[in-house]
Amino acid sequence: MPRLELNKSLHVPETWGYQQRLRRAGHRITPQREQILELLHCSGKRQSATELCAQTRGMNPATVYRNLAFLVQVKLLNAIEIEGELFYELNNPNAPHHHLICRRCGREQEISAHVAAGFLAELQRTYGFQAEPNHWVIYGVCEACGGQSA
Amino acid sequence: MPRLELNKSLHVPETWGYQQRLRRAGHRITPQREQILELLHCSGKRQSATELCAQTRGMNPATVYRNLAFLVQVKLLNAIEIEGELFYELNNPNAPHHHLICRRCGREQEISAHVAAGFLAELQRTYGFQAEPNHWVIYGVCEACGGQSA
DNA sequence: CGCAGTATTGCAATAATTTGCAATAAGAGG
DNA sequence: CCTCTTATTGCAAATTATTGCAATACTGCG
Repeated sequence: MPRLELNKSLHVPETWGYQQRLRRAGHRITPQREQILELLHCSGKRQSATELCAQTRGMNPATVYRNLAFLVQVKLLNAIEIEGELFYELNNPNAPHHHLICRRCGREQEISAHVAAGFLAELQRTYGFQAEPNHWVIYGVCEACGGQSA
Repeated sequence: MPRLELNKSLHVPETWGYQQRLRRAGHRITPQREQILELLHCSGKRQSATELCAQTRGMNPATVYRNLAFLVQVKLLNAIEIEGELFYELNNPNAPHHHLICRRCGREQEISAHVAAGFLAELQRTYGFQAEPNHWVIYGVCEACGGQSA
């Protein structure tokens, strides 16, 4: 089995600085970790562990699972729960975003940075709590589906 | 194996109205479902699927998993993600609560209804979105651990 | 209270996830 | 560049989670 090579035409923008983030914390950069980040970056969507396992090339499932847990811990990924299932997505600290998901039509609406910031500031003011700018998912009913009356 | 019996000295307060909620939606009340609710109610804490499986008496794991998914869907339970793992807790619509969890000391701080309501109102105002009053978990750094400087 | 209809359960087979351990390779230092 | 150290990987076994299907038992109704 051909051994995986580091930095072989990956498509994870290094502007993101994931390499620095790993190295500074004393962790290693491996082709396996890069492949996971690449898959999530290129697909541009949340994926479950199982989905990721199916897409990796020449990589053991155990490694996928271990790295997902690892990458969540070091905050390169977010783990988010949707309808009782876990999904993973890149965590870009420079562009945190939060979603409203409608239970009826399933549409996702992004919460503007301004609105989120107001709440974050309130948490800071009231509790002295500095919330991480990661990804929230809030369920409810959107305007079109009757958000007022629900 | 002794067959499970319905309503045999359960400790889930019926003030909660879970029976009505199930029946009105056309779902059945079974000893298995009640046992899961009871375990969560009596322990008073979030539990993972695995933990719940280990505690059930005379009940097949498949049933536990299927019912957890079911109870989340009908909103009698909340599924929440903590450190990449899924946990279940009772969803009491009359007492929604939201938590701040500190990454450093692990302490959990409840967000007051007032603060949460402000944000919910903002979502309603800005997006016409009626958020469900279920359970959020927000990570960050608490005041004692240096929330200001982090 | 008993019966019919159908959701729900248990069981067994399958798939997904985790774990221990030996082998490998990233990164530091010569 | 080579060597050393140790984090990380792959493999295989063990555990946990899911699925199909026949059997069971909630509920509504007579």
